[in-house]
Amino acid sequence: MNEHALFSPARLERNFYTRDVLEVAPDLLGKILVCKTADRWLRFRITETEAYRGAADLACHASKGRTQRTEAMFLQGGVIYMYLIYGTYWMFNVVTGEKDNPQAVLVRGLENTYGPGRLTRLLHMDKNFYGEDMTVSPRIWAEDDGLRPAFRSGKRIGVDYAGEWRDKPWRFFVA
DNA sequence: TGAGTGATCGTA
DNA sequence: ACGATCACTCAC
Repeated sequence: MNEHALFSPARLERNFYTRDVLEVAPDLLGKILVCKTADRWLRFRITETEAYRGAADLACHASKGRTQRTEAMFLQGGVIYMYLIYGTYWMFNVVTGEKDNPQAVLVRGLENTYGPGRLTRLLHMDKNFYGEDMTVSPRIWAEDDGLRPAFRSGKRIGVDYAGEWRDKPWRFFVA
């Protein structure tokens, strides 16, 4: 058994994720998220993302320091950072950049499901996926089939508290 | 437009 | 121990 028998040849590899979050977030648009749930495999195109960029970005959880919750953000690109918000909704983030440079992409929308809390419910994703590495995981990864959708950008949602970082156009969505 | 929800983290 | 906070969603 060789490596290619285990992994899809189209799976995005490490060098896709270790770039700056402002490159990775728009590049994830149109990629196919493949996820195994209890009873079946799901495949959905990513249609909306948001970039959270390092300790300086006051909207980024890492700006409050390195804690147990944010630890995954400090790992190398490709790892999953999950967190619970409002006691109800799990947020799915893909870590980007090099180790110890805390950045992540919040996946906000899929082709058939809009909303970061709704899509994790659809995919049955919760803390169970915290720290999972999308470059090697047997149950979740992203694929590139060559599609490069046109997209637009705008302000991030729900970060009005973030001072000068509030208005950064770091939300990306398929036109 | 506002209530619900509970893990997390700073303060004590 | 306690209270404030929160990258949201749904019902009203």
